[in-house]
Amino acid sequence: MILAVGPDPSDATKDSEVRRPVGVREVAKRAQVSLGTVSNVINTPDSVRPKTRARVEKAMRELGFVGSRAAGQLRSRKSGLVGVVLPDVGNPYWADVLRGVESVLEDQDLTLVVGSTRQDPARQKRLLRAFAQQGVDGLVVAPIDTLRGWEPFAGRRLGVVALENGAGPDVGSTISLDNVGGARQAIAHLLALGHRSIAFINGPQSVPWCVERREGVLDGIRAAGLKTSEVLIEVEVADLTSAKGLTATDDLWGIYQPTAIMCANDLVALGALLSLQRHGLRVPEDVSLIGYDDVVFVEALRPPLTTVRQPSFEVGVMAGKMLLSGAAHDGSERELVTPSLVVRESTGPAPLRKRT
Amino acid sequence: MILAVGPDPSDATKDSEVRRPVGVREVAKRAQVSLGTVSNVINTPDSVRPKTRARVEKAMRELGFVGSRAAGQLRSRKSGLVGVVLPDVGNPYWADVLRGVESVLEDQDLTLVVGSTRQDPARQKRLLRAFAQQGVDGLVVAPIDTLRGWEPFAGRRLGVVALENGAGPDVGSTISLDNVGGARQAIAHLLALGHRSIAFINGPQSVPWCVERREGVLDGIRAAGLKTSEVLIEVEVADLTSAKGLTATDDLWGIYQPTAIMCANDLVALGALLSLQRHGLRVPEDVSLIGYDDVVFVEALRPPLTTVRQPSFEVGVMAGKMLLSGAAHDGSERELVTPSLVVRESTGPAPLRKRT
DNA sequence: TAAATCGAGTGAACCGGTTCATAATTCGCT
DNA sequence: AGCGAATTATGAACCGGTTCACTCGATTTA
Repeated sequence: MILAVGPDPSDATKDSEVRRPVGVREVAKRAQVSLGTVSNVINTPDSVRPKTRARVEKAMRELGFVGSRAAGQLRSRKSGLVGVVLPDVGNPYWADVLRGVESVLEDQDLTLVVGSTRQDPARQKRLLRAFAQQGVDGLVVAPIDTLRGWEPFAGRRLGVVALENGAGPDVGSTISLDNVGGARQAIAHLLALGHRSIAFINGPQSVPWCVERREGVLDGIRAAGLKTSEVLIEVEVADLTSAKGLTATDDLWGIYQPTAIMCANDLVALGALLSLQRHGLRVPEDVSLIGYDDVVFVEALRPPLTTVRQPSFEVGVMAGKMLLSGAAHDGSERELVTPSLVVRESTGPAPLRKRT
Repeated sequence: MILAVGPDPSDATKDSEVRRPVGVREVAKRAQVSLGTVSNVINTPDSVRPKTRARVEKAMRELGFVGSRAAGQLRSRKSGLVGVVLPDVGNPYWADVLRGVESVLEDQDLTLVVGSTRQDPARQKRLLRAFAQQGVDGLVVAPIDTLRGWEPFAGRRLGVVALENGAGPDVGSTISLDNVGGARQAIAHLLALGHRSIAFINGPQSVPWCVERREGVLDGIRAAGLKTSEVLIEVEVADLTSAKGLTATDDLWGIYQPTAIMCANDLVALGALLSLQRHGLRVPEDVSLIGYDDVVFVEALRPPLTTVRQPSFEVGVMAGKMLLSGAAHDGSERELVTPSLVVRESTGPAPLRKRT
């Protein structure tokens, strides 16, 4: 605790007496009913006679009753909370997924509690523990690390839905995206355009879907009868953000000058684009660029970005529905989503350039 | 504790019984200490002899103790939660503000609970009530409506910080952004370029800072000795998103063809840009476009967007610090942030075109 | 008319981690 | 060894909304 160094703390006026919030008992007294009735008004209004209910509601209003979820939750063992653990809500892709989940759950008087892991396993762990302690009724998690510590959620009312696969042991239900396939499409596109010197800016290999996207890239290169070591330059960034994409591309360009850059997501690609522009390079004439996710703004970039489209909102909706249906709780339902390549103007024929 | 996946968990008792999570009492029994000691290990580890503490921690680990924040919070009257109410976390601007708040609070073992209002007063109200019931210790709110219902938070441990001004009655501390000034700079820029037919796509007039930005626009026009009614075309969108910006611009263009469009934020401007491109219009040769916020991607748009820069991350940091310093609790501290115009390539001289 | 049924309301017990007055140890020092 | 002070440990009471077995009066059924 940080104490202020105020001139004279000796005021001694006990006005700091924060009057405690009013509770059900006070409301009950004022409305001339028992505390149980107040509880009924809150939870099962239909079981209370309208006249009585009105009296209680009036009392609640007059007293400014708010109620403590903690107290209720303690006894009822329901929190009305659903935890959502995502890599980064600042990424429009995940923000969209979140909107999808929200759209399904908001009528069910469930409140979303959201946390970003920022590709940091320690943060994922902390978030999961925090959510467990909050007593969330259900969990939607996009693991950026093999999912440990999810057990406390298995017994919860709604269970667990894992987005992206490769999470680890059977984790409730999962919605998998075919990352291998998506990445393969992207790399195949570049190869078909004649690119033979391609940089791949990827996230940490501790993240399951980064591993998968890499796999897809390697697969695609081999499938074209080429040697990965001769074609691919791999770069790893800790954080899949535009800032990191920018610096990574700056650094990369000092060493290699590939004819194409593929990024693990659109934010990184945005950073790469900014970097290339600052170097005075034209896209796609000098360098082709390809992203992943198809977030909203890439269509308006200069040039519009070729990318791999994944349905974001829809994935969120699926996750929400899985929770509600109980599929996440007992049986483990699996769902597979297939991404598709969206070719725009940021990719073009490979320029002639000697391999460095 | 990691459970082995052995073929036969010999206990085999009525396992369908969702066994309740272990509590302090069970840990205490196992560690041969009193329940008070377990609580001390959790909250004030230094007050427990290392040997005892180790025993308790071992027991917690073996039993998979998680703990219930609800129970603790009930007695201690501390939730360790800070509520953050923003218009839209999907907007990179607000995501950045959030990151700022987070960066200050995450070491203080405070957990952020975030909600988006989407310019909907009803949602704001719901969120505030929910946060009050969760017993958040502090609140950061960017009101999209005169702030009612914040009183329950005033007495909380950390208090209230309001972002953007015009909230209403004295609400803890506030961080105001000079929206009038920012908008005035933007419109002055357009007028200086010769534009005399300008559309302004703004958010709902129930949102305080939309009102202010409008005021700045009107001011700026009048300051140039022009009649607002002759220069300005006002458009209102319910939601400050790219989707709404796109449709609003589509609709607008069917009726008027202004030489410049100013948007209440960059997301709307992005939507407008997409719409203009689809109409085959060149920016800025046919239409100038100006946004607000300077979110990360606008620099990479085609063309790079002229906009009004507001420090986002920094505002979040300020808000976080205000909460911690206690300024948000008692004295109401005021802070004013001044935005600045960033001229890029989306604005240019007004083309010759007859006023429609 | 008496008995069974039902809707409404009651309030003591309860959820489980924290508090705090009290008790038990340990430690420093003579 | 003896004694007071400091450190550590104890556990009953508590936070406040929910639960549920129970009461009460009214309506329906026999």
